[in-house]
Amino acid sequence: MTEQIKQTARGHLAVDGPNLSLRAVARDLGVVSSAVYRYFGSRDELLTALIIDAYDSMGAAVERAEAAVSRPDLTGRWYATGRSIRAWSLANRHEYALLYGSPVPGYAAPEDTIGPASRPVVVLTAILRDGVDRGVLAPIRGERLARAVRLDLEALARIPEFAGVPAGVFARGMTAWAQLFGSVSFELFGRLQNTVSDYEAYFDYQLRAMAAHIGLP
Amino acid sequence: MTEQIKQTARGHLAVDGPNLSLRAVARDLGVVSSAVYRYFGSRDELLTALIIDAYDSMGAAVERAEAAVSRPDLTGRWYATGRSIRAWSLANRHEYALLYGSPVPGYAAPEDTIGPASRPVVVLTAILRDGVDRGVLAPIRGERLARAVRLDLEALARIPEFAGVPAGVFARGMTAWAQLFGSVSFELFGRLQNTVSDYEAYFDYQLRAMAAHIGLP
DNA sequence: TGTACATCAGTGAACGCGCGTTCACTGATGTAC
DNA sequence: TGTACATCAGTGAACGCGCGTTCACTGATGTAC
Repeated sequence: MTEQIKQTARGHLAVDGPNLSLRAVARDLGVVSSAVYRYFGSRDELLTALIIDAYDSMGAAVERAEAAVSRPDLTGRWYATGRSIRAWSLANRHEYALLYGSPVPGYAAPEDTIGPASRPVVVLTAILRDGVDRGVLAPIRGERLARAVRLDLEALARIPEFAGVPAGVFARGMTAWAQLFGSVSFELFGRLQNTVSDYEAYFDYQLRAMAAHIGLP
Repeated sequence: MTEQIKQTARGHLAVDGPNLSLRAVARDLGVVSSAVYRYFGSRDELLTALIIDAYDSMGAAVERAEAAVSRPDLTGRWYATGRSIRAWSLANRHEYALLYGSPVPGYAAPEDTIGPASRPVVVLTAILRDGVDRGVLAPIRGERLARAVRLDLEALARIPEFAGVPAGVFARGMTAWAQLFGSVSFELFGRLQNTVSDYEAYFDYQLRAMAAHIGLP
C-alpha cells in the first residue's frame, strides 16, 4: 500500500508539481483521504519519500550504466555517466524537477536525502580518482586555483568517497558536472526549444567537450 | 496600481513560489480581491507580467554590465556577463527560479516572453561575433561537429541577432552558457551546500575555465 | 457658474471548489487458549 | 474445534481554512454643455 501511494503520487507530480494533493492521491486509490495517514504522517513526509526514492532510482541507474563499462575506459565511463543521467531525467522529468529544479517553497529536505543525493557524484569522483591512479588525469601544471576554492576541494577530498582526487582535477570535474546538469535542465525545462532539434547529438557534443575539459582522451 | 500589484506579487513569490495567491496580494494591498481583475485578467496574466518584467530586468542588468567594459576586452566582457547574471540571480532568487527553474505545472509561457528571454544570450553572441571579427575566436581546426548540431547552429546564425558566428564557435559558447546557468542553479538551489564556502571565488573559477573553453585569452 | 452625465476604481456578496489534518468508529482478519 | 480477544486497515464526518472568478453595485472624480 505504501508503494501504491507513492506510485500514485508520482503520477500526480506531473499535474500538480510539488504541490501534489494528498486527497487527490487517496481519491485515485479509491480510498478515503485520512487512510493515507496510516502510511505517511503528513504530506511533507510523502514528498520526502518520493524525493529519496527518486534520488535512489537515479543513483542506481547511473551506477549500473557506469559499471557496465570496462574499468580502464575512463572516457567511456564518463559518457555512460552523463548519458544515464540524461536518460533517467528524460524518463522521469517531474522527479528531475523535484530534485534539481527550483526548491519547493516551505519545504526543507531532511538529512536522510543527503546520502541518496550524492550517489551520482560519487560515481563521477571514482572516475576522476581512477584517472589519477592510472596517470591519465593530473592537475594542469601552472594552473592556479584561488585559495578558497583549493581549500574547499581539499576538504572535500578528506571525505572517504571523494578521497584521492587532487584539487586541480576535482575542480575541472565539478565544472563539467555543473555543465552536465545545466545542459539537462536547459533541455528539460524547455530553454532549447526552437534552437536545438537533435537533443541527443547536442548533449553528446557537450559531453565530449567536457571530457576534454576534464582531461580525458 | 498595476505596478503596486506586481511589486506585492513579487514579494509573494518568495513565500508561495509560482503558486502565488491573488487574494493574498489583494489583501496585502488593502483591497478586495476582485479589484485586482481591473488590472490583470487572471492569475496567469499576472504571472506572465512578472516573468516578462524579470526577463527584462535581468536582460537590462546584463547589457549594462557588459556595455561598461571596453569593446576590445573580450574576456572582460565575458566575465561581466557571467558575473552580472549571477549577481542579478542572487538578488532576485525567486524570479530566477521562475525563469530558469522548474516549469510551472499548468502554465505555458506565452510568446511575448521570448524576446525579453533572449536578451542575455544576445549579449553573449555579440561577444562571440566580435571575437571572430577581431580574429581572436575561430573554430578549432579539425574539430568535427555532428551534422545535426552543425545544422542547428548554422540555422541559428541566420537569425540577425546571432549572425556572424561560425558553428564551431557558437557550439563552445553554448556549452559555456549551459555551464554558467548550471552553476548558478547549483548555487541558488542549494546543491553546493556543505561543499563550497566561497561561492564567488568558485563561480569566478568556473567563468575562467569557460573563457578558456570558448577560446578567450 | 451650474447642472447632467459618463467614466472608472474599487466593493461586497456569492459560487463552487479544494485542501491538510484530527478523531472516534467499524468490521474484518489473525492469534491464543 | 470453538470461543474471546487483539490487531489494524480503512471509514466518515467534521474543523477551519483558502482559493479564482463573476457580477451587480456604489460613489467619487472628471467632462461637456
